[in-house]
Amino acid sequence: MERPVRLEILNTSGTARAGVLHTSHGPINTPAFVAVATKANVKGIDPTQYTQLGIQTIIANTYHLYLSGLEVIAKAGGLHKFMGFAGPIMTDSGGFQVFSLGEGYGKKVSKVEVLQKDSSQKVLGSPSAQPEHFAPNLSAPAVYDEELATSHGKLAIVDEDGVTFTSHIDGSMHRFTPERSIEIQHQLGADIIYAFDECTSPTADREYQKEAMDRTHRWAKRSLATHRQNIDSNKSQAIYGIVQGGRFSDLRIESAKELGSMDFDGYGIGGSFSKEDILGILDQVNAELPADKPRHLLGIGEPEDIFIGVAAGCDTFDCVVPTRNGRNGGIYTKHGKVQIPNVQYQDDFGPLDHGCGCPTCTNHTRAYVHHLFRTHEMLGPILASVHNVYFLTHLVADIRQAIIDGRFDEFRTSFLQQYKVR
RNA sequence: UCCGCGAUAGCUCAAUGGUAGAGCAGCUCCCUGUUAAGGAGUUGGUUCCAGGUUCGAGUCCUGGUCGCGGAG
Repeated sequence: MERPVRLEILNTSGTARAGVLHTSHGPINTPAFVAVATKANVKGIDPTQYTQLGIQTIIANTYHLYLSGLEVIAKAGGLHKFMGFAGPIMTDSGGFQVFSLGEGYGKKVSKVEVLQKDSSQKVLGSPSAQPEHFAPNLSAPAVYDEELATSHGKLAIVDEDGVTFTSHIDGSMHRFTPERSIEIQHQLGADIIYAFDECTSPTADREYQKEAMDRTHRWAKRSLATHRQNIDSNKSQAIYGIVQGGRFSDLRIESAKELGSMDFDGYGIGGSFSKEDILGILDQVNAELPADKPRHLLGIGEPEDIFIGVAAGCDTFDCVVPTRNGRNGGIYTKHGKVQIPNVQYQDDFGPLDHGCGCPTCTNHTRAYVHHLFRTHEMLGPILASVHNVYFLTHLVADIRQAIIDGRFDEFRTSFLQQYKVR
């Protein structure tokens, strides 16, 4: 069948591969770094600059755009037109946000245990008392963290059909099902959309992890069916399934096998709360996925981790790290990360990174960017984000070229050797 | 010239006569499907000066210095 995305592989190096991912809005040279544009923008960067910064494609978020109002985006004619970006766009299904935000603020969360394993509903959090005022229309939650619930009032309740969650913005109640997430993603109109998955706590026990994974597989089938039934969307948008399994290798492999047998256009590998949980068995996971379909490693993006992902056969990567670090003064350089607000850079008139061709490095000095951070000028985070995004997109582009030229291992070794030196 | 008020960390200010603290700034670190221009930790004092009272003074008394008001 004619798919809305097609991966053309140009060369390989072991399991690493370089190619072109063809989408409805043009090609993506892979491996590629996907800039994170959660709320329809890469924080701090004008969409008209994406191309010159090496941003080929971005990933927006269903949860955030749904809560901020879908109507205006639909009225604008979809994300591409709304943002003024004509290149390929992905949308994450919102599964991650429903759970990470539903569980509470921050990432410590993670006290998921099962009180009643035969229950049909789960509330994320640790087992504790169950308040009667909560969710009166639902049966008693199986898992509940009173501290999180009372301090944040934000919960996600899972049942077989979907997730009921409260908005982190105003506390209002909402519900996502696989069908709903896909419908929203149809309205957003991204070139690549994701199946709705359940992202568990990093410390979830094996029993719950297995249960959540099986449910995610059932949701994957429903997501896929919903998408295939929409003739127009199915023609222009590709759908990726998301591999789960938490930190359990065998579950991960089982998940990859199960999803790989479904007719997705590509695959996302999720649940990467901790990179140790996934990077070590990435090659085994990828081995279970169809070789001719694209693989996206969700949320992974430090340079050293991207090398691992590429080596294992992943084609695309997204990560908040260049923009989040950039906003907060962390600068990527060939010799490692640097904290530009630190006093040692106040009269350093060199570029952020020697030899960098980004607009910031071409036109400005460390001293200037340092000054902007010290004076809390918004241009500081902008210039830093511009540099960091350029750094990562070009690092991955260099990796790609190395694979094409047959010198991936050498490139990896020399880069990491230099990157470690500070 | 007189009267009043004030002087404590880089800044703005706390501290019944009993171990001088806070916020901000500074410094260092952290951020991996963004609730993040965010978060954590932490360094800073001859308490304006000189005397006095007291077991003990940032605090009370005396005299200065500087600043801000008011009167003349």
